[in-house]
Amino acid sequence: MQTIKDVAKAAGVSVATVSRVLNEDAAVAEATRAHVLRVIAEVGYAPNALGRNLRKNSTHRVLVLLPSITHEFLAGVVRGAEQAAWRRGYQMVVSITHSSAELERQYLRMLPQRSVDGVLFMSTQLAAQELSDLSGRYPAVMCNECIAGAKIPYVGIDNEQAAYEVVRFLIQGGCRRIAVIMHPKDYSSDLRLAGYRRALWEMGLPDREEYHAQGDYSFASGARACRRLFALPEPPDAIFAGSDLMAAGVIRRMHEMGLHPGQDAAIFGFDNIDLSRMLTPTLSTVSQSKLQLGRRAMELLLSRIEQPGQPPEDMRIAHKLIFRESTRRIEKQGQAES
Amino acid sequence: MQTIKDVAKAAGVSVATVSRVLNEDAAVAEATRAHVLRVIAEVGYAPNALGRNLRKNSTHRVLVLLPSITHEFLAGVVRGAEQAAWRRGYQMVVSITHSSAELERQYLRMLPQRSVDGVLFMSTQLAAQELSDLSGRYPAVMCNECIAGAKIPYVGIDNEQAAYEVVRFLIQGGCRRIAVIMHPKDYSSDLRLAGYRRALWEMGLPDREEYHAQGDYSFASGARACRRLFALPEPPDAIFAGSDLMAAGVIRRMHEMGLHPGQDAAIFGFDNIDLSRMLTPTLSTVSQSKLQLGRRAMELLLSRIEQPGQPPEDMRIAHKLIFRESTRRIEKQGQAES
DNA sequence: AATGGGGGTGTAATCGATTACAAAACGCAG
DNA sequence: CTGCGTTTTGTAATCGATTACACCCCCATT
Repeated sequence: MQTIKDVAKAAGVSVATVSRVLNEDAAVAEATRAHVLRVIAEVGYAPNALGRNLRKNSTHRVLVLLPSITHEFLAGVVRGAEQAAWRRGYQMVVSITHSSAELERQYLRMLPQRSVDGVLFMSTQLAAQELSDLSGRYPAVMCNECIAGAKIPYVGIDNEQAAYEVVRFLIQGGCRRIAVIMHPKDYSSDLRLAGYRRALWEMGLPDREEYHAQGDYSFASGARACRRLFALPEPPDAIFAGSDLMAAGVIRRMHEMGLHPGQDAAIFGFDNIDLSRMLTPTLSTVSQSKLQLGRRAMELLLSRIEQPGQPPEDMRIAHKLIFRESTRRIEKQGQAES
Repeated sequence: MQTIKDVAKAAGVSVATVSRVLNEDAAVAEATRAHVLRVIAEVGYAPNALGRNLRKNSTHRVLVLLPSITHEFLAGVVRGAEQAAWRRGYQMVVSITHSSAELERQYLRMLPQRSVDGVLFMSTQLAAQELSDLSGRYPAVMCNECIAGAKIPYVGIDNEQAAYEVVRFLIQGGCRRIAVIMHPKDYSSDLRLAGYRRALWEMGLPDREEYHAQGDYSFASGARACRRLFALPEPPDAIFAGSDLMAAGVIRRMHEMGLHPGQDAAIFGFDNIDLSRMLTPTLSTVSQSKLQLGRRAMELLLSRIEQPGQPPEDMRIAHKLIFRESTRRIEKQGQAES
């Protein structure tokens, strides 16, 4: 394997000159520069990143923590983050925590070890205090999911407002018994629930406890919630699920129960994953631009890496409601009225 | 930030001793060892990975190349690989190539740069020759997809045999007009097509060209192929798609055309992604253990990293047919006859 | 008592780059 | 031709670890 010394020898210059050519920074005579570049190409030299990183005490590498990789929404976010990282010359190390705080802590050791320059969380099981500490010591950004009380820069959508818009649309479309399926211990879900309440209150509808179902964002939990809701004396005429995956569970279960999703109840999801266009009926949902979310979060992280000590700063990205077959029946009324 | 020198000073020993404690290798007196460990814990020291890697000329890090992260099957494989890597103390750098040879080459520069110790391909756009060269110079393993003529260790299932089993099942279940949707330029697809032919031939059925549809593994391409197949004078009574995603496209399109997937034609997919249980009807498919696939591939790669110069060696993992509603109608017959 | 051997520890070279500082080369004015 | 200021280049220290080699100490053997 070639080193900078070999190149220097072959070119008849010192290692300093070669290094300067590589870093395009110091004043190197144009003739020397061209010559060195030619020699580099000739011998097929590639600078050893290990030596460089040690000297510069930076890796140009960031850690991305995912709860699970089998998660289409997050996959899109990761892709956006990856684009932004690549553009700025950074590598990403993606690691999967399986929602285990212990695994998370293991991966986070990379920070003091200097294996990565910073960390981007897509989710976390750490407590607010622990996160705040971490964010004080190292560059860190929270993406998508926010944690109440943690002092760490956050990038995501306005969950309360998005949920409010969904529920208002359903009410304006004539729905009166609107159920929600939300995660019981998730701050984003809390915010969405608040939006749901605001819409009900504003339109003068009661907030009925029996229409609050719980789920963990999974397909199976959506199906379970669906069964419970349709066992009620007054089953809902609309179901707003906190994730497309749960909405998919609802649709599947309704099929199994001989009901017609979209007809017997309007269904609204959240996330706009590809799946939402594959189901029958196709699913109305809330779209947040995954790419943009990831990109913004990564950009925020990189700027904190390169200029440490900036005050934490949050960032909101836009969302959009997408109407498909699962609310087709009410759409006309809804649009007529609005 | 603490360095090994600080620890040495604080403990009143030399850096060599501290290093020996960290590496658990040399003979260090038990008393010294305990003392050094105590000091390390006290000052909260974490060894700098940059210095260590430079000295050892290894990073304990491998590159994983994915064509796209929004791909549930590969996501599962990646998870398996990640487990194996973590268990052996390696990090994974996941990068997304978007099926671009140019991007792939950019990422592969990490090998001469010594940013990673080896590479695991989940797919590639590189030519066989280029892959063989690479594999000669650096540790590399090909996973899931195989490339004809490339001299690089490969881990995957027996595609020909799996397809043969699917088609035999369909024929035994009474299907006579069996269509396939395969990728036109993919070696795995070629093998599956060979299996399809073998089954037809063995059961004395003609291999009709009009039943060969093409797709690129995507949902949309499955839907397109479906329309073409049902426009034939003699539409198929079974469709075998090369991926669950394409099968999902078929199901969706059949719904749109007013047909009944599973009734009007049996549908078989490939990959057993979660989606296959979410569709209506649920999808029969070929399951390869994604976790095991990833794990084996990573293990093979790591063993090649740690013992270079071993001859390339392929590895096959098991597959399994999974029967669900999309072949329910014919299943009884099929099982009765077999 | 002298010698040999082995366990435990320290000194210093090393990995491959970057970069502060010094020195050389060059140009130009006086 | 000399001297000064610029540009260009080289020498050597440095980043934080690992490890070959040398050394010291202590005990057992002769």
